[in-house]
Order: sequence, then C-alpha cells, then structure tokens
Amino acid sequence: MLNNKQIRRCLDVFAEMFPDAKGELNHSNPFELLIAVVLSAQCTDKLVNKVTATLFKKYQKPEDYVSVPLEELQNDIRSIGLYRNKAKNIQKLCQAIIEDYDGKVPETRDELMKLAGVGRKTANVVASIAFNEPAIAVDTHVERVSKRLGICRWKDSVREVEETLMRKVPKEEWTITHHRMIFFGRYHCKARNPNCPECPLLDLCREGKKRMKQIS
DNA sequence: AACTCGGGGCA
DNA sequence: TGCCCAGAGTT
Repeated sequence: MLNNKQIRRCLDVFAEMFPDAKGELNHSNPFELLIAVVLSAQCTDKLVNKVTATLFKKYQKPEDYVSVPLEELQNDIRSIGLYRNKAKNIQKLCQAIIEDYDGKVPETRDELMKLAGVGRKTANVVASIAFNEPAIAVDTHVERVSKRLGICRWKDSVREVEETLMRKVPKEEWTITHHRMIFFGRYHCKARNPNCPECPLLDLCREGKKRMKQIS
C-alpha cells in the first residue's frame, strides 16, 4: 500500500500526463446526460455520442421514451450493444422519474442509484457532471490503476476502492482525478499491454516491477 | 462471486 | 477472426 506522499506523487504524475482530461459525455441537460451515461456502460463514449446525436432528436422528455413500444426503443439504440437491457432500464427509469420525481432527474447519488440501470459508477458520473457534486466514479480503468499502483488493495471491492480514493485524494481534486486516472488507464496503464518501461511511477509500482522482471 | 447481456472497434 | 469495452442486474 502506498503512503500519502506516494499517492500525492501519483496524482501529480497524472496531472502532468493528462492535464486536461475530460469525459466526452457532456450534456448541459441532466436528463440527456443521465440517458447518455446509462447507455455508455461497456461501450465507448464515441459510440454513445453517435447514437445520441439522433436519439435526442426523437426523444426529449421521459414521457417520450415510455410512449413507444420497447422494441422500437431497442432498435433505436441497437448499435451500442447490450441494447435490450438498456432499453428496458431506460423505460423503467423514465417511468420512475415521471411518477416519483415529478419528471426531474434526482440530484443525489443515493436517489440516482435507485433508478433502473444506474449503479454506483453512473450515479457518480451524473452527480459530478450534471450537479457539480465532487465524486470519483470507479470504472474498470480507475480500479485497475488503483490496484496496480497499490493505492488500494487487490482484493478491494469497487466500493472499497471508491472509499479509499475519496479518503486519500483531496476533495477538490476528486472529479479531475477521476478523469485523469481513466486516461492514465486507457492510454498508458492499459489492461493488456501496460507501458511499464516508460512509466514515471515504475519505482513505486509493485505490479510494474513484477512485470518488468517477467519481461527480462 | 460468477454469469449474462452485445454490437462495434481494433489488432 | 478473436477479444475487449468509461457496468448493472440477477442468481
């Protein structure tokens, strides 16, 4: 496990490598953002943006999503994959927003997580982007990077990873750190072929050192 | 904790 | 072709 000073160094390296890291899902409208983030599970933001470009012309309010047959909505989002469950969840979620939240997207993580298709990660992303609530959403990249570097333990659950990060990272840096760690995981500390030889954090990364040993 | 959903992107 | 992806729900 890394100490506070080492974690500080990790954050500084992330900042140096990806100073302007930012997600591609940026919708000023909280409802559209929510839909976009729900759609983004297990697929890239670029693909989601391609779908929402036309989707949001046809559907604007929660009522629009529940007024069409399930099969039609499924067909409209087919190209992103996992489309059957996502369409079902979106109809459920819209129904709940209409009935329980007066047609408006709830603004806290706990309320967001009650919605169909909204888990911990999605709730954090929506809360931080749409409602400016500091958050560290733990996706596969954030989890992998945290575990490899030793910011948290290997066995930690997603929830434990999130709690550790929120405890160790200054609150005002939560959201930007989330984005930077995703970039770090996506372009440098990749799942399959991490670039350990050129990693500025190699000296404090137990996983990196282990990998370097295997290579040589 | 393991399994399923899934088409698109990329090597 | 094969393999994975900015997850969530169910068993």
